[in-house]
Amino acid sequence: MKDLSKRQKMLLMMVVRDYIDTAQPVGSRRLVERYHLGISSATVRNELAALTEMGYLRQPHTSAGRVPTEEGYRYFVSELMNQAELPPSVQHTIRHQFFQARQEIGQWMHLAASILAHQSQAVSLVTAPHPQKARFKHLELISTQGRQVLMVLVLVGGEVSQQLLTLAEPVTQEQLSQTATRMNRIYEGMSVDEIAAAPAPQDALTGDVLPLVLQDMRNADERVAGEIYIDGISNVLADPEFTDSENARRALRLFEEESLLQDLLSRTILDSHVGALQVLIGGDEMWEELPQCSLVLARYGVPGETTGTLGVLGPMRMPYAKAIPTVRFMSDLLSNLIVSHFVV
Amino acid sequence: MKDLSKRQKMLLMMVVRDYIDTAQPVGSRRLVERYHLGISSATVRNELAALTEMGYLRQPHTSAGRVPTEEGYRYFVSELMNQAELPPSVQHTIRHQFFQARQEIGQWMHLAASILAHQSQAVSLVTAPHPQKARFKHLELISTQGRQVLMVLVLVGGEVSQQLLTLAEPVTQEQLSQTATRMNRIYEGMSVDEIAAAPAPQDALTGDVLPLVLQDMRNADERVAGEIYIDGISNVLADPEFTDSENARRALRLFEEESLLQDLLSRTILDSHVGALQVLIGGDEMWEELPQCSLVLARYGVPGETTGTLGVLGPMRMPYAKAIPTVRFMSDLLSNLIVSHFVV
DNA sequence: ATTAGCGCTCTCGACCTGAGAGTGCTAAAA
DNA sequence: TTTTAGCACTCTCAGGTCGAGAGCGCTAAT
Repeated sequence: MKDLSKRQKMLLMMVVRDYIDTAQPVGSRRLVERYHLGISSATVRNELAALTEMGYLRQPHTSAGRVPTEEGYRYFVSELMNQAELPPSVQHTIRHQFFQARQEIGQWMHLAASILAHQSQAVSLVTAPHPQKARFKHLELISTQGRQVLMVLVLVGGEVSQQLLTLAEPVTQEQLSQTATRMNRIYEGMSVDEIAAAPAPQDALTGDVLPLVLQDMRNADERVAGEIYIDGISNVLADPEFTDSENARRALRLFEEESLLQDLLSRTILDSHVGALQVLIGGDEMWEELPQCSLVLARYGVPGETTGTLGVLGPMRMPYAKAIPTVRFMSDLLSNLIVSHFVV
Repeated sequence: MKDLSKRQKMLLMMVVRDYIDTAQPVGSRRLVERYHLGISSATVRNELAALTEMGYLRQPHTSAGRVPTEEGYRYFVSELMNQAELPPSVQHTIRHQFFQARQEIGQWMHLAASILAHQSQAVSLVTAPHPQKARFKHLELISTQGRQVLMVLVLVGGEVSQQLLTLAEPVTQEQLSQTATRMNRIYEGMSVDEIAAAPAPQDALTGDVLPLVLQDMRNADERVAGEIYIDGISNVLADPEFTDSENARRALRLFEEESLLQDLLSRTILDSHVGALQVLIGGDEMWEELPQCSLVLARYGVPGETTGTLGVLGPMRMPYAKAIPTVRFMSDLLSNLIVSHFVV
């Protein structure tokens, strides 16, 4: 695998870069001219033939230029690519944008998705931080009209869910607040099981509310990730890989169906550690919806407590040299934000 | 305008229907065969020529079949189309789905968007109900860690916004709750201006929180609609109108940029009444992003209090006969839901 | 080890062509 | 007066041919 000569590595790198730029098979003459190599095209051809032999390149047809294979991209990413950090000026700009945003999770997620999409010119996926196990933080009951009550439930980690319920008979805001306060005192910090096991107050109101609280928390536990934010779909639609409308359709279906995305994410990233990057190139067996695509993913958050996933999805021919540092940087940035604002 | 013979109306109707089904220009012979007209194709040709003359049809090129013009679609929708209600069985199914859903606005919106998209085979747009003027309903301050506080603000109408804030020094949950309760008593039901004019408690905590509350409320007032839910994008991507990838790209940009959509909606629907349908056909001057598209919109909600928009967007060749009754029905349904669950 | 040169293969766009679909018009029929 | 049969005409579209060009591998010379 690593028996590539220095020149072969250089040529492979050039082919990958050129193909990422132009989406055109790249030939020997083009390489010599564009990069002012001091050697002739025939020499290049020999080397390209060797690289093809080794499985890093292939030819769409007998006499076209070369295109990287999955293996080619993998070698490029792991051995050849400039793994530098994002330039400090870009880092600064991004930080500034977060600084200016409102202090609200949803805003951060949107911003992260938008920045990722813009930097990588691909589709970005960001899931809101989601705790491993839902734990009760705070409940609020708000009287609306007649027997309608708005219930707002905050979980540890900051997830907020709301629900309307209809009581059997009208109750004053006073009573609602008292009940909520009592429940807050009892249940703060508990998981579903602990709440279910705890001795419940026997009044009617608690009896009405508690099942809904448990249901909300169970829902949270079932979900594998928080809300999903997507951006940059229009970036990728211009790529030649997606001009085939059938392909584009399947991809869009995936983006529209949260459940499909959750599947995708759970199949890939759940076991990985916070901070580690995962770069999935090709590998059609994984997601039949997206053949010939790549995925750069990272987990962020507070390990063991609340974590989320963020990353970039695009054609195999994606600008890894930009995508990877950006994903890495955003993952660190969000982790820091979450750590400092984590809702215990 | 209305000087169409009975036969001409019938032919126009057939042409529109056939074209909506097949997306192919429809010719005289095809009409005669498919609908078993008792007349010859030559006669049909004469009538089609007349309809073309009047501006209801046009020919893509000299010797292709006919295609409806914008005027043709408009005439079809206003004069020829079956304006019946949704079949009772469908109505029942839809109601059942809402009955089963959790009692939560977000769920309703998702469901509405999904049903609209599915029924009309086009893109659905649904905006959450949004009050004309933001009014304070309930504030909750939740201590998290150290000096971090999670603020949850509920507005009249049920919109919930959250924000993290960092206090100058740590405060107990006790104090937070007291402050929140006091502010709730003072401000319940007030608008931004009224709160700003009211005498504010002079403690430090209120001083920290109040500006954020006002900011949230001003944000709400600036927005023209609530959160936007979209579904069915993949439906429309298969249509021949969108195979041109440039067209598709522009449409997707529109869907990705909430601000663009808000513009679109504000330009069209804001002045219309709850319950009234708006059917916009073609009219390129309106939205240059989407040439040759149609829009079926309706407002729903409690007039004067909180309203939202819902509708369907697709190519001019959209199945109006399904889209229009569905939009009408969903608008009524959501209005009823909102009325009975409105958060006063 | 490198390279110039050559013959080979394959794609792609241009061009042509015939089939087919649909029209408008005219003259005859109803 | 309205309808229809027939016909000439126009335009698109799929298929086929063809030559230019790109790129390759191979070989023989450097």
